[in-house]
Amino acid sequence: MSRKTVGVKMAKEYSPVDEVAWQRKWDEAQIFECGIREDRPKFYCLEMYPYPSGKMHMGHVRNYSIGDAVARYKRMMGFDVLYPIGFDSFGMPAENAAMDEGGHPYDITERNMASITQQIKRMGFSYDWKRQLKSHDPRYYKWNQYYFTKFYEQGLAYQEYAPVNWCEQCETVLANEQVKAGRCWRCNGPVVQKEMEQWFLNINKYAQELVDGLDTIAFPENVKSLQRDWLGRSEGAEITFEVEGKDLNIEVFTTRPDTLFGVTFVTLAPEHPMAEQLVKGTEYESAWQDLYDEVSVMAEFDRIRDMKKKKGVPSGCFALHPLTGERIPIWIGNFVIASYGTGAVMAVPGHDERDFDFAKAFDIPIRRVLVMDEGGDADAPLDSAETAHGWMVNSPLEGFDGLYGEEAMKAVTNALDLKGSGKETINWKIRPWLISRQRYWGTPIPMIHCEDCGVVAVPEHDLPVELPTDVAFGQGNPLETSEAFLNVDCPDCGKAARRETDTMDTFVDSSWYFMRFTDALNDEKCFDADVANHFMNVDFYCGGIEHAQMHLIYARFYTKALRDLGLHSIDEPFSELLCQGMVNSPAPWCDSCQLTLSVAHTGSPCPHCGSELSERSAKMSKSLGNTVSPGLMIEQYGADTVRLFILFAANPTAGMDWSDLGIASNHRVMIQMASMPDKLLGWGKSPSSMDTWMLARLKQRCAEFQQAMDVFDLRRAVEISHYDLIKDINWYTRRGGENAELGVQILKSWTHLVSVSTPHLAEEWWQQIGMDGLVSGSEFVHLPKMSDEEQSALDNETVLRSVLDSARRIKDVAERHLDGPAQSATIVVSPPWKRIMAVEALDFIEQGGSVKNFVGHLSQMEIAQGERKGEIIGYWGKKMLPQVFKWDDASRALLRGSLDEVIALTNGSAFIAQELGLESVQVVLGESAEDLTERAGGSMPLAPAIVYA
RNA sequence: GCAGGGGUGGCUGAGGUGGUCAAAGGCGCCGGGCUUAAGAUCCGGUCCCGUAUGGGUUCGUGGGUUCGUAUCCCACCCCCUGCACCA
Repeated sequence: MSRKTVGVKMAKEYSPVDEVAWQRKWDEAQIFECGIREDRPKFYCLEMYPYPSGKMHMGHVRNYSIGDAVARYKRMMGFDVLYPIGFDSFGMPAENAAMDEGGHPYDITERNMASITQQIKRMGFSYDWKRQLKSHDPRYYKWNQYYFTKFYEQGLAYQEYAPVNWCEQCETVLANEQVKAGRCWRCNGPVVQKEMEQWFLNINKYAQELVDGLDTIAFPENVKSLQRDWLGRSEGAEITFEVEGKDLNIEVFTTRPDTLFGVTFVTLAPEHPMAEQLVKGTEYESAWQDLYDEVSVMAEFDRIRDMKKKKGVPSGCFALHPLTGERIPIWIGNFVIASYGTGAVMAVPGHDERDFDFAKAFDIPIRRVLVMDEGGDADAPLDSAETAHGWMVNSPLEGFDGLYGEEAMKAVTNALDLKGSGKETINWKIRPWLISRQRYWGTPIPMIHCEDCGVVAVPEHDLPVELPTDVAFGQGNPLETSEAFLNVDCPDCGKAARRETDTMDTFVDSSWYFMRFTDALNDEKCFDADVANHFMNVDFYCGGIEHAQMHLIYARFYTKALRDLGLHSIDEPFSELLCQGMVNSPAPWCDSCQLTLSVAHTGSPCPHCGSELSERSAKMSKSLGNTVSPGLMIEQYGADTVRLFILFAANPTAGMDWSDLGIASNHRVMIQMASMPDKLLGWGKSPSSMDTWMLARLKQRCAEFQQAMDVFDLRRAVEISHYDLIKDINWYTRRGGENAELGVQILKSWTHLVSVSTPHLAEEWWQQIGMDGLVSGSEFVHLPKMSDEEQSALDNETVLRSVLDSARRIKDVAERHLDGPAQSATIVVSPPWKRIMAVEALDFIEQGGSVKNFVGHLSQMEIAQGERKGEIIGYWGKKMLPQVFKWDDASRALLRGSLDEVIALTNGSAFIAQELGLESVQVVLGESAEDLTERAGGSMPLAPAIVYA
């Protein structure tokens, strides 16, 4: 047997160029087009569809490499896989580009889509391109309008005059969720408050369902917690305070009705409508006006920061305590937010920190109505607010003192209920979704304003309301510059009327596109209910964590709202969500300024403090200049290499660092992989005992691969397909395996595993091994179950390898003892009584016995009788006990099985001798007649003693 | 402050239902083999000590539980993400 590869051909050059050819073949064969196939289970794999900026970036590549691997895997496992892509093509960048460089958003968008499409296609992702959709297509946004008119009929969509978030740079309003730290989520410009009439969708109607649904879907914990945060459900009571001497009621919301008797004042938000009413014409009016002016111009974010300083003015009026009738001063305070709850709070300074601070600042009484220990001192002074649950004390009414927590709250709420001045209620932080945008490049809101009829929805047969082209970009809403668009007859009375010029938030587009994909070519309907029901839910949804916030909640809301329109019967759109991590790359970092700098500063001192810069990994971004162009990488290494690197460099959910060394080394792996078919097919025709082992190993690897893919552990899967199997094959040939027939068999299975991450290479293989068609379109053929013979081949080899490893480890030390190179070795297999003891101990413990009690059991055993009893029992405590727990499941099975260590090792002794450079290796059973070493004491089952000589 | 997620060997990164963990894999580094040579592949090594398969010290810090803990409990420190005077 020659150790050298017999391969006649040179290792095949690994050429990325061939990739395009394979992509063309996939297209021609139409293997990625999906239709309902009743004969197999469906799998809907989806990535968040991209906004068509002109270029594909590494984030896209990572996102789609993950999704494509899943789609390909499911396809090869026999699923009917729906894996579509489209473009989120409405939105501000195109409109801004139109303003900057002239031209029309439509042309800019189409141009960008064409270029990014080409780049995406070059990666060879297995999309069903036929279903491609784009949100700026009237055939798509028609349905946005249709839903809107239906929502309007139901009252889910409505118009309201309200203070809204206005982004000066974008010249449009924003939903609350779209304001991040007082700034616009998109442009990062400042956001101010403005009173305007705007369109809203009442997402609150679904708030409870949105919370409950989180328990039924596999979203990452942080995303769930984020969504819960936002929805902000809090249970409590709404309580009515009458205003003394006026026909007015103040409604407050509280989560702590149990502190009601501790109320010493009531606070209104400065913008609360009643605030002005109460102070109008009094000495307090100007103070209120000042506070109002100060607070209302501030963006919410600045204002909240400012709230740390408690500011307030008295109103001069009093409210009446709903249970005791006590007179309670009404204050107006900066710390109350008009838009949360009722915009008014009952202030309990003894048990709320903000109220405490406020009371201290304005010298308002502080009253204890809870104690924190049962039976605690009801008169103890309060140095700070005690906000935990406690036992009620000092209640002016009978029947409350001594009640705790929930019970206390219930009691107070019940009392309020009886008097008709309060009830249990649930309050939500989430507010209706403001969907109006004063921009052009979005779906026109299909409404008409008629002087006589008011607001009228555009009738269904007039949809879509298409975007006009005769508009001027520059300032304000471009739609207002189109006379043809503006002027319309009222659908009800026929008189001249005016069209609504607001367009919809682009998050509307992305809130249902996944449903459209299921039936993307339907011209009659948004989608057929049966078809949507068949393919939904999305089984695997992959995208960036940045959308955990808005998109994922709006999409869930829309799914429920459309369900209630009778369009389908799905409750949740996404069964499983995977948020891929960021793609990072090194950038200069200043340790003293704690600042990441642009790569322009590489090699120079910190521009701020002059100190030397180190390097740190940071999210790839234009501003840091640390981006890596996917196009260049594909050109240099090929799409497969890029995919392999991206999948192997980190777990999908973890952040990954781009590394030039890393991709180069993955490229070497690809080169090596490319030579595998030649190598395996070039083997001789010499079946050997190693064939059984190799086949068993292949089965094992395939099983491991499936396990990894089934939990989307793509890193592990790639490791098996591109690293572990190569090692296995190396071992096989090293042990003398060389059977080309087996080689073909290996390749047939292996090619499938390879195709999941590096499909182009897999097609090359498929062709080389002479298979028909495309591996991407063929199903994985499951291998027969592992036979006993195969299992024992694995076992024998495991024992051999572990003995070889430990023999190698001690060789150096041994040779120091021998004062020269070792010539031979004797492998002393542990005497049978040790294995008997081990198995007995394992059984004993697995049946629930305590380790400590095993000695007693042992002393009854046959092996422990006789004159060696003391020695054997001592061996248990000192050696065997710790070892018993170190055996893994496989080793335990080995111990209990029929494996004969002497035979296994004797069969491998020539190999061991060769590997260790010894003249001979002898295997003996410890304490037997053949064993002349007297070193059996150091042996352990599965770990023989090795004696060099 | 609150919520969620983290802190592992030169780097990266698995594991984390207590014993399979001195701790996978990758990268880097070192040695060997191959080669005219380089590169690649292949083999071995890579916490410390060690006159024989062993010992010591390690998985943010400090305690605790246990025959035993990277893995469980408590406290603390640090990092990331989000929310934040939300009544």
